[in-house]
Amino acid sequence: MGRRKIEITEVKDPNTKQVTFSKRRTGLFKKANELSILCGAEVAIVVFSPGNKPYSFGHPSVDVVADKFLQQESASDVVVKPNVVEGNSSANDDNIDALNQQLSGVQTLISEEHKKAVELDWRKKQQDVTKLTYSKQLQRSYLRVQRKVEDYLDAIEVSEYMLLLAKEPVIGITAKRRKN
Amino acid sequence: MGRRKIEITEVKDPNTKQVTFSKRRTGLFKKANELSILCGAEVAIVVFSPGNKPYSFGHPSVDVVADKFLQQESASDVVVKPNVVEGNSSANDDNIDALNQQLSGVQTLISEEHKKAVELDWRKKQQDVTKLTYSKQLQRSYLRVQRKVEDYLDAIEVSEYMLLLAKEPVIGITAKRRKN
DNA sequence: AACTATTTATAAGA
DNA sequence: TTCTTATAAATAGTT
Repeated sequence: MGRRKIEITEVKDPNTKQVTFSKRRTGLFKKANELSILCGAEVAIVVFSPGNKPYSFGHPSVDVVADKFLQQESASDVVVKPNVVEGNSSANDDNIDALNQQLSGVQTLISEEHKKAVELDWRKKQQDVTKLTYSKQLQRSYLRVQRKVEDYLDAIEVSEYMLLLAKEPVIGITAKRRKN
Repeated sequence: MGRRKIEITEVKDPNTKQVTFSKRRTGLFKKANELSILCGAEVAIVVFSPGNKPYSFGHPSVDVVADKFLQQESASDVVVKPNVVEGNSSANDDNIDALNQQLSGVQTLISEEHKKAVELDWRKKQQDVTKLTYSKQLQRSYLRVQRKVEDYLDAIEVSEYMLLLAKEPVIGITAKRRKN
């Protein structure tokens, strides 16, 4: 769409690349804005320039749309839903066991991810990972944790959960709760 | 860019709206793809259609770009960075105290958010919040926790952290570690 | 899903 | 960076 047709392949000249980025980013955001208005659609865009500067567009906001999307992503993960039966105390105990088992899984994941993060931090100090790689991996690590925690919360029913709460603190449960 | 010029205002007819969405979403993603190739830029787009169906484009992936963006957002929050001094054991203790204090803050936040989540879950049961509101709030709650944990990790230096690790488990530290 | 008259985006140049 | 403009590309209305 210019004086001549161009091939869609990386622009070599850094100056031209920057100009192209600037123009096309503007165009992209304009299109996104039109889409959101014309169709009442929710849109979020995040772009990092060649110089790694972040730009974003969001309607109604990047956070709202991103959260909604990530939420749906995590919802597709497999979660064991305890089958709650009310007013039956032995079934109740089973539910609590199931919840604790799941919480235990969450804690295991947290520990594992934490170890990875520490190792990564160490490697960062040894200069063999870039700052960027480090950030990405750390971030991804905690995203996994967050999702697991969400899945856990989604899986519980509040009445059973209240019971659980009454017996032990939410954070720092020692391990899986044992019967008797 | 069509047979006639249109005003950028919500399309009334649902049929036309759906067609417009479909065409323009395709165009938007094509532009995003070109931008990422031409400029080597990282791009993430999430769109929800009028019928609330999610569509996404990502280079290298939605998650990577979104994570990087959220990471930078959270980095703008205030974090107390312990001032690490190497080879000084009493200064070291102070650092460990600072870290524990910060971890304690993280745990407090987790507890608070967890309480909110439980309360929300309860209200969901009482039918006075929609499933959507519930999901969003829960998600946002854990996003806050995630960021706080990231900030905490960003703030530590691995050598001091290793020391801390040796003394207490990463997860389930009882509270702030006391001097003496 | 295709077509095509038009509008819009943009590559190159100033 | 900003503007200009020739040209390529997207798309609104139509079939």
